[in-house]
Amino acid sequence: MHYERSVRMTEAVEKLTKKSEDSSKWYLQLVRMAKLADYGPVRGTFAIRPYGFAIWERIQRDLDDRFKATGHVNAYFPLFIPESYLKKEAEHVEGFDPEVAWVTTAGREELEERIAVRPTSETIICEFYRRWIHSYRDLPVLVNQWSNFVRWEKVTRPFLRTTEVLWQEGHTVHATAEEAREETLRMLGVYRDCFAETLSIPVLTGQKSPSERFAGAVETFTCEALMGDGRALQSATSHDLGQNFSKAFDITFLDENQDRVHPFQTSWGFSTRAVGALILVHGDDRGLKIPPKLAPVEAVIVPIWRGKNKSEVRTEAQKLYTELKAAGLRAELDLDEEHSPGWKFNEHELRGVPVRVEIGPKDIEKSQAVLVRRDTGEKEFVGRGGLPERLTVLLGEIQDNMMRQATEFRDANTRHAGSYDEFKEIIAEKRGFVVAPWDGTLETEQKIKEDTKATIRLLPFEREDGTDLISGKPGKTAIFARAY
RNA sequence: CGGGACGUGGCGCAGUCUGGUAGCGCACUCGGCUGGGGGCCGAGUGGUCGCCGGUUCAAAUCCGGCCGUCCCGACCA
Repeated sequence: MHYERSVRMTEAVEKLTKKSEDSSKWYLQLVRMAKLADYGPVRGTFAIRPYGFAIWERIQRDLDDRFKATGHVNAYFPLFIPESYLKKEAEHVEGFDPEVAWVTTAGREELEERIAVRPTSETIICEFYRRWIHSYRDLPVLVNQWSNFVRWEKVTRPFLRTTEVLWQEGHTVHATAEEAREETLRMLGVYRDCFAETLSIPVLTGQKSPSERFAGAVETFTCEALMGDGRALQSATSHDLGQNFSKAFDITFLDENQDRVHPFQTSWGFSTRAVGALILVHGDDRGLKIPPKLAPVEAVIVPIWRGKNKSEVRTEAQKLYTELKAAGLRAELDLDEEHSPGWKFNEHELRGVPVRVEIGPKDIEKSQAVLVRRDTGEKEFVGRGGLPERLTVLLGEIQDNMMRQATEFRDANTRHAGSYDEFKEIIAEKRGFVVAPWDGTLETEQKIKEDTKATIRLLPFEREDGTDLISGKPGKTAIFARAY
């Protein structure tokens, strides 16, 4: 397997801006320098380059396995949706109307009805579900699709907010409200586990406030992650759609009692935005840091040779590479002769490779190799015999350590506000998550947003009683933050 | 969509104020020496200066319009 070099070919060896100095500039530079993505000619469009796509592929596989394990199957639905379909659910149209891309012409003919490029697939899928569902015996329908969608965004950033997005959208149908709610929460848990176990990102889960709810949903649940700059990122959502769509699209089935009733639906999505989260949560001044389970390359071997013993070192490095591959590790051997070892060290750190394996004349003499971990920079010398085993253990340690560090960061940046002044001070000076009681009204939610730019990220499942900091009325716990 | 900044080889920039025939660093190509934290020397390739129009003997430079990018707001996965 071979990915493009991060800096060779066309990119300049610029010094990466410090994350703490200008995190936005840092992010944009890193995306391009590490060859994750490149800008397209239409605003908000991006090519995801091989290395970036390899990360997405690993996320895809991980999620897909989890979906299959919870009984779901994959299918594919049309990209094009007639305008009339989109309009059937009132809230849904209103929510998406400002950002839908329309096809009005085909070849040289003007179309009779505008066709939407899907901004999400609820409506088109309902068309099929109406045809496919007749009896309670047809339920539940547990279908997922891997697809793209288009939303015409005003402000775009690679991975975080793009015009075209790759994602996965699950669309399920159930006989009862309870079952649909159960499914909604089950998939929220699947997302949470994927973030924690694979991306090493600790997310908070909970319910959205009504104003942040998905257009057309009864209830929206979310995974919120905290980025390195203290801002929150909505990283995946799961919606309980109730009967809103089944009524609008007239999906019905005969239940056990011979009654014709509308089923209950859910939808849930996880997009390439997660790659943005990965960069922002783990990245540092030296570049990316990819958790081993996600890393396209778990370990890169950098041979260190001098003119006289080049062939000997090369042979040893190749042998080592074969051993690592045989042990099932995703290893890469960097035999490039153009660059110095130091150059390669920097480059592989930029790309976030979890472990670097150095092998040079001194190591060959001592029958050892040097392991350097990306997350801590720690170096260790390991005898050649036990190398694959030690590496496997080390990768597990790195995976866990990255999760631990991210969790510590999140916890250290989650603060309780005792007064509105304190609330404002935290958001202005420290950012992060702020825990405070909310009286449940749109007024206080909006007031906070106007004053501080912070929004309710979620309402946790366990909420304590308290007093709203603004209105003084009784309230319950909400989590606030400035969001991406 | 409002406020601000910026568009010059692949990337980062200088030149614009004061018009005069485009330059630097890195990347890229070739050769040689190097190689344990972004090596060195030499020789090269590459740009109708975002687009359209205007002023002028002459425009990267002045004027007008448009497009795009980034930052700050409003809207969102």
